[in-house]
Amino acid sequence: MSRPAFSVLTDDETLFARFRGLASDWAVYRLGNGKAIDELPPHSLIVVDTATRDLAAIPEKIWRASCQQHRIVIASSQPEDEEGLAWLDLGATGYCHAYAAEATLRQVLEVVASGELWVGRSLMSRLLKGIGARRSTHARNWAAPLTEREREVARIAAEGDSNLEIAQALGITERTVKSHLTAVFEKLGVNDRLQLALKVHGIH
Amino acid sequence: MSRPAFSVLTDDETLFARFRGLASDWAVYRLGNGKAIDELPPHSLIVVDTATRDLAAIPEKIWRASCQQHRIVIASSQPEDEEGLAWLDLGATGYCHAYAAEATLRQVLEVVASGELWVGRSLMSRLLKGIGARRSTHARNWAAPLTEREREVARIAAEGDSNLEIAQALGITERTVKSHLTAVFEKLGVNDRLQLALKVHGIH
DNA sequence: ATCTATCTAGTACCTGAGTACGATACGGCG
DNA sequence: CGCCGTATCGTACTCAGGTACTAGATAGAT
Repeated sequence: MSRPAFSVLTDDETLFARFRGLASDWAVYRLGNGKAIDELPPHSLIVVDTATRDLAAIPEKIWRASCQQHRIVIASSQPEDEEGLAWLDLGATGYCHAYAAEATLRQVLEVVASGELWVGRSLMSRLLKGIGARRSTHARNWAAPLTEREREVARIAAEGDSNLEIAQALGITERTVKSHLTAVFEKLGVNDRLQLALKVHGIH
Repeated sequence: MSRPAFSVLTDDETLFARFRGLASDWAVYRLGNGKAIDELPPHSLIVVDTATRDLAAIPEKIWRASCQQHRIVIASSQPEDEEGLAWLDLGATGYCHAYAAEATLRQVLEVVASGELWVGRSLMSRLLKGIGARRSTHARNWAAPLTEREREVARIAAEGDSNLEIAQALGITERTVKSHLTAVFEKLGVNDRLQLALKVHGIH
């Protein structure tokens, strides 16, 4: 697998050595002391130690921009859900304990490098508690009265595709798509594809 | 690393072979056809294919119990955020695309086996949006290039109302509503009110 | 063997949505 | 003052979306 550039922003020599050790097949750079984030090639993988001095001085705007351009993992020596939320909301791709087990950290890097987000168990269940509860029952029910084919059509329609696009995607006629959608509207008690979309996405 | 027992519940031979292939150093079992979940040793790692027949027949209570006892990864051939939320809320430890790249699936298994939760990017950002909605930039950014009146019209249209309903709600003509919407579509780069709704509600 | 559900599709029709190409009015600004 | 952005509305057109009515094929169930 080709590795992206990997950098660490920290004041802590021990921590830096740690990351360099567990990412031995990466090219690891040390940030700070002149070497700035905006000098890095785009799509870099960056670990940021929250204990770094003057971190708070960096304005939010810079963070958002950097998070767009790179994959930033926040490593905190005292992880806390609220702090993690704030970082992830800012666009960070990961939030973990800076002194987690090496195997875990390596996993974090692998996952993040592959384009996914990494969120620890504690924070994760926190997220689920917040949003999942209210929506879950309703969420699995919208498709309940539908047949398998109707579900497929409904899903695609709810993404904003036209009847013709759905037809081509499923290899059937536009007319057949209309048939299925009419059945879907009837069964779900909606009038058109927009209301269908709102229902599918759990908004109404 | 010691591997937990690993089982797959699916009707699909191809899918089973796939999982067995990518977990060659695990002992992989095939569920269904008599072999039931409750016969497995505790703390097993189980992948459940949502396309499995009669899956909907299994009551919610059984799922919750199984999720407590084991680590259950839901593999959907048509992943959908709402469905994923429902499963995770039920206690599943992972939700992924059944036909994702092998490297990804292997990663999923590694992460889950190590005790963490695995949630895909799309679902993850959805979760974050739910929590950080009030502070989310995206949530208020869609309206940035619009005038005040256009914002109003767009908001109502995104709720599923017709042009006539919008007109009556705002005390203007249907024609005027169309004017505003045309401007909105142009500014936001969408083709119709459905795509507008998806953008407004932060789905696309 | 019959019945039912599902998926498929044809023709015809109506309407809302979106666009094209205008117009009028009002307020701020150089 | 003229210029420009904003809000309002008119007519007319095209077209995708949705409906009505129909019907063949297949598979499963009783």
